[in-house]
Amino acid sequence: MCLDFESDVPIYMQIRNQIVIGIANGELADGEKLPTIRALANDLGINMMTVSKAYQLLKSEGYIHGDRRNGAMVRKPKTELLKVSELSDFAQEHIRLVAAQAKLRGVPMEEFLMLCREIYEASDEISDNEKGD
Amino acid sequence: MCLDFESDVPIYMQIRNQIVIGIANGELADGEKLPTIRALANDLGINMMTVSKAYQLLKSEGYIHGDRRNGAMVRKPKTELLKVSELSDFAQEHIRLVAAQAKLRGVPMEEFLMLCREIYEASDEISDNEKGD
Amino acid sequence: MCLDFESDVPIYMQIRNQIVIGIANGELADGEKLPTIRALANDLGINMMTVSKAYQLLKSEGYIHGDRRNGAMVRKPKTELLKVSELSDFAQEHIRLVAAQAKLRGVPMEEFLMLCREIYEASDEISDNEKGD
Amino acid sequence: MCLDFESDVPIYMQIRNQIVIGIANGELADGEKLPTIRALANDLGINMMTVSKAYQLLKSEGYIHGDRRNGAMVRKPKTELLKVSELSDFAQEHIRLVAAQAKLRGVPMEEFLMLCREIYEASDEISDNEKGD
DNA sequence: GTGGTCTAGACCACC
DNA sequence: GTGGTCTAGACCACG
Repeated sequence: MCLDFESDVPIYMQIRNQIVIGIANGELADGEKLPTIRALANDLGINMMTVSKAYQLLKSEGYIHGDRRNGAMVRKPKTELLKVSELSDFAQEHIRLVAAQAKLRGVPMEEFLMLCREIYEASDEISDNEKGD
Repeated sequence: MCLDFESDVPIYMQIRNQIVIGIANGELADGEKLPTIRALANDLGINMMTVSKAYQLLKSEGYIHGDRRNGAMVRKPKTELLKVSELSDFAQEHIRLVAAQAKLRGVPMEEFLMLCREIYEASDEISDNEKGD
Repeated sequence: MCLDFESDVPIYMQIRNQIVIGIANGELADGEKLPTIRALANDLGINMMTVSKAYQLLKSEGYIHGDRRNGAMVRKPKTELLKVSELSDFAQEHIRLVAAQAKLRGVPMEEFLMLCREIYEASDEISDNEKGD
Repeated sequence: MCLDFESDVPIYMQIRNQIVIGIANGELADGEKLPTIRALANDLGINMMTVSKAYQLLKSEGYIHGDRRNGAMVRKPKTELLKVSELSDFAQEHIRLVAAQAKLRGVPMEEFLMLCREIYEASDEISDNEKGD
């Protein structure tokens, strides 16, 4: 996990995002135990409150759940095969904005879609390798 | 143009984003005159400075330029057919995050890519003249 | 004379600057008649007031003087061989700022001085050619 | 840091300029922490937003960068030994104008160049360790 | 009338 | 405590 202290994305949000990505690509398995707030804060050289905020957010989103004694654990949501249309407007707006900027900078559609595909597939590399497990 | 005053995205950034998207999908043609700061601020019921901030940001990014006499005008950047690899890391991170969330919510890859395609193509509906229709 | 309507330098100031430069490099000879306000404004496609402001400024600085009937005429100041130290602080600040930026962008001193020399000498090309006149 | 409230140069621009000059001449070392917005605003007797504007401009120009935790810090750009020809037209225009005015006031070229040299060298007084003294 | 600038004061997110 | 954001209102330079 690495942080960008110059980013305009708040640190607690960077932590949250990386954990979400980690869950999606299988680096963080369902039920896996996350480092304690204190450990992670110490590890990253940041305030405990910041980590706490990230964990709290993840909890409220259902990505992790906190066993009082064992600290936080990953809870991989059951995939319910939603349709795209049920993706949050927020996510759609995100893509719309990125796509607009990509287009204005001259990235052709095929290139853009290839990037999207690669990124999505990257999520499978690890879990795919576990298929034969 | 509509704003979400409850969003955690700053208003000036919402304005900026919508204009970028507008340029990308052709709603805002190259050279088109944007509303004056006062007009837009009044129209949206917000402060001039907020609009001014959005315009200044767009100017610094090269999306618009201000003729000293009139207000600001759209400047569609020359598309140089960049490769995706030249897209900012920032944009890639954005997609990575959205893709991760989509996956965790059970959206299969094909659905996800279709969404990306639709969104990118939406940019062309206006500017493209039904070439083979 | 060409103007940059996107510049942050006011138009009347651009006009004033170009005339000063023109006088320095001999394009505008002492006593030469400048175009009328109306003609120049029409020529440049700008408001008469803007040209008027430029002329007024030049007059107050002594670079031109207005004969009521003949319009404005160039008045090349008698060169009094001032020392550099008598250059306005404003001008010195200008150089200081340009030099700082040049340095930070990695322009070595010799390059910088060569530019200054070239620019100063450019002023002489025309008047030098007239030496044998 | 001192401001000229009567100048036609905006205050936020004066702040920006002095910081750029400060970086160039070594008064502000790479990585040095700048005063907080509040502190500087209070110190100068001006509004926070004015300082904020200056800082934001410097950030967008890459002269400083803001660590999310502390305030802003100097980021001395890596000097890549550019050629003068890569200096912005803007900078060249600046010099051209100053040179023209100097010439019209009778400053001979050698004097003018000496001034330029002195100003550029002033940048080194601090950062250079009296190499041959 | 236009944008640019500044102020004073306020609120909030972040750390 | 820090910076980021927004407001309301004002003044000025510009065209």
